[in-house]
Amino acid sequence: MVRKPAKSGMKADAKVASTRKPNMREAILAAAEELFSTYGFNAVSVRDIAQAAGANPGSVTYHFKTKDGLLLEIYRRHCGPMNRRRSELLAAARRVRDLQDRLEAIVRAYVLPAFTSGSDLTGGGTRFTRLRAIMSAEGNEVVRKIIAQTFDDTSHAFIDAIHESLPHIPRTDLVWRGHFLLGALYYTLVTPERISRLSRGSADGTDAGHAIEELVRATVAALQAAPVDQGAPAPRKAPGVSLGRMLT
Amino acid sequence: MVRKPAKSGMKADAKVASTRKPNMREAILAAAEELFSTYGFNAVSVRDIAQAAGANPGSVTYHFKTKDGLLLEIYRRHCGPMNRRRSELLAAARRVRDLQDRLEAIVRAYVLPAFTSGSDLTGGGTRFTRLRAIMSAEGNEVVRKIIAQTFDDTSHAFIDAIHESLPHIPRTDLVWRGHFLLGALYYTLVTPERISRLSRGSADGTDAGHAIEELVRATVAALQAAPVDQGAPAPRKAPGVSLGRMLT
DNA sequence: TGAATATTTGGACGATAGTACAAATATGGT
DNA sequence: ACCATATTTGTACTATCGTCCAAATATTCA
Repeated sequence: MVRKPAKSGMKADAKVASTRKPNMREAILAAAEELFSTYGFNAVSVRDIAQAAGANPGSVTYHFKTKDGLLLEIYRRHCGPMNRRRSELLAAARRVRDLQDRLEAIVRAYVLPAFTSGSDLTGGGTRFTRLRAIMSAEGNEVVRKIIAQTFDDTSHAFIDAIHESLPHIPRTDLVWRGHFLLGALYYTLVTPERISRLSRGSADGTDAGHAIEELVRATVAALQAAPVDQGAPAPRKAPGVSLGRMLT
Repeated sequence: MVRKPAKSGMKADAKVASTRKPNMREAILAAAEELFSTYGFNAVSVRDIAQAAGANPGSVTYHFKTKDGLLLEIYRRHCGPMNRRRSELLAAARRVRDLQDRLEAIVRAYVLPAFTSGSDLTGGGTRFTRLRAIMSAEGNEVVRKIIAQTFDDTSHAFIDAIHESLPHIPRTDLVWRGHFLLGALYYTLVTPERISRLSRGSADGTDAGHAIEELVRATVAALQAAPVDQGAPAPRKAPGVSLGRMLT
């Protein structure tokens, strides 16, 4: 990480300029979370984190042993609350009578905790989700295990709930579409400025509330679409340009 | 990058083991493309690339001057053919009479070139698209300019074409949904094994043909969904769990 | 062929990476 | 106040990074 021209004359820390350092461990965690979720794991050095937290590089080693350990602790910190909140919202959504409303509630229960945090509300949710997005792209090995252990259960629970609302759609299609939802969610958090650019200013990609509504609306419609029956050939007349499966 | 136990005894290259080195520049480009699209830009060193190409690290500097220059050249190599192909398919799609079929053809014209390459067909398309996905997550500065210059025109052309097929949907919603498509596309290429895992083996995330069909089906449905009118409050009765905009 | 050019090689440079460790300092219980 | 413990500091180590460069080698064309 190179950024920051760094005005000379400052005392070399700055940070939030509130109380000095009531808990350095927390400051390091917060700084690491912010930097990792912005520039990725590989692009940020331990020294970058220490400086942003107003700490000494050695302190990072003391509290978290390794850089991987620091990342691991960030995940531990967030996974619990986020999945607990998701379970609560999912349970509430399951109790909705109307089938259409229930489906929407389920999707909302999946999306919402990704934008809001259990503990601190100041963008903590989007920050951690953005981190997860970047980590999945970088293919970090430390994270891959946590993902499979912590998130797959939740994903299965949601897919099952959706399948209950849409019994006529094969589970396979629902897996694909749920996957698309997560991809869309991640991409929106990683490059929100693209929304603003392409809409020529008439939309704000960083508006979490709007993003949620768009995500929910699009996903519910996608989930309800007719399934893609894999075995059978094109059932209707040639759909416009005919370039069906010409690869792999 | 650390990977590879590296069997001792080999001559330190291996590579594809076809003809020796007819064009080292191409070999370096191919190796860089493969490594970048797998591990990301930051995690791969120039030495990694040189070794994978059976070249000397100095050769990389000679041909591409800097590591950024190498990345730039990869983009230059692919952007032209891919966008040309997209334009062709889009033009063909626009000529489809039936409105429903036309919409599907347009979406297909957007998705298909991301999976197939103009020049070499051996996964070249998915490899470059996966690279773009990772680069957008890593927030690489060199790439950001190319994106805005090269891809925004194409994106606008597709959004406009979609808007013609769906005049009653505000452009803003179509921007969001097109954005979701790209995110879903990227995420599918970056973590295809998640599809296989969650579907418990009944689906293969690396099956490009299937992925395209699922993407097209889901996206067409999402595009056709009723717009999210931002100003107005919830039009229907409380949609299940009532947690509308409680953030930002 | 021979000279001009293009490419490859191997080694080196300074910068920065993650981590370790002993000394210095802050903290809390008695 | 004192001591045991927890934390912070400064520094140092080794490894690897991107890039550079002169010498060696391959290629091309008059």
